[in-house]
Amino acid sequence: MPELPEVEAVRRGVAEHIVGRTIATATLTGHRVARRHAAGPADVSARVSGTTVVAADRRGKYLWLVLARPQDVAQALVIHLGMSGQLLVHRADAEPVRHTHASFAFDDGLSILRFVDQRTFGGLSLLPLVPDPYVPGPTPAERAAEPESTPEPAHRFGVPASIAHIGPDPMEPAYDQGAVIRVLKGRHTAIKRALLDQSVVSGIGNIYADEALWRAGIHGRRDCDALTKPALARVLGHAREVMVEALLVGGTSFDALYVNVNGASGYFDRSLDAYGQTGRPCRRCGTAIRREEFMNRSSHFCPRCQRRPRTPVSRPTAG
DNA sequence: CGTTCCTCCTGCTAGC
DNA sequence: TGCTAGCAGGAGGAAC
Repeated sequence: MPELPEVEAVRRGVAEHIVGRTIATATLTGHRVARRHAAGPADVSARVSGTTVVAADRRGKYLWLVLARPQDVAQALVIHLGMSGQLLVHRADAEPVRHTHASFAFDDGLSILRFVDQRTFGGLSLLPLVPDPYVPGPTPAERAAEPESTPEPAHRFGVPASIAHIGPDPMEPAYDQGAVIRVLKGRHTAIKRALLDQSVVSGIGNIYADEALWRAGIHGRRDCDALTKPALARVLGHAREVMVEALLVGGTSFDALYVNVNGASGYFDRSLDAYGQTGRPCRRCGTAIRREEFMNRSSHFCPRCQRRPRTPVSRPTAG
């Protein structure tokens, strides 16, 4: 469910309400919520207790809390919301909530942080932080030349070891659009598939892929290596732009499944031009927006503004 | 190696 | 009213 703008809205809420507080206890329910954590849920509970949350960071759709313990190396509590995950800040004495898989209580006894996830595609893991592969540190020579230079890196504490394969997202300093275009030019696959592949550029999901392609006037089945560099730049520029606009209004919420830590919805669903607009007139040309199956999911596009390629890399399924 | 497909879940809605 | 099929914001791992 949540894509970059929604995860960023959640991250900001966590930063506001949780950073600076010390975790007293963590309760994880069931094994599935920590299935990506090799040592299991009990290990997560044991090792986060007594740590202080010093930062809430994010790359693409991956969110993590930087946890510090005095005299110890910082760890990252990585949280992926999957399709239906929520992080909610509740009063310590609040009513139980269905589908709560993890709950964090703080030593001030005030509020609690809950991980609620209806479809259970999301999860938690605890990992060491490693240097960000996309933000190379200064070489020894550079350090010697500028001993007083202390630029603020994108991720002060590094990134969790588990997300080394996730590319930078379009909102972070480490993002290099030219590098992404060069990668895309070498891929023989549909442009929409590449946008959804988090290893190239992260943060884009089904909603914002459809919106970016609609804005660029490019059909999602067009082949990456057949698109010109300016066309690819247009798609990527629109992807960034549409996600920035969505973040400004709190993200896209169709229902109560996506909410901020306060339970507040975003309003970008009112501004969608393609996603979920099947049958509605295209805002540019009036042609009815069409829906088709793609990668076992849905794609929404204007058949006039976004011409289907003559020989798509992956053909539409019959029907 | 790169690319594509399938599966993991629960719940809501449309249609019979 | 009740049942069922279809669909939903994601991604990792298996299979080509």
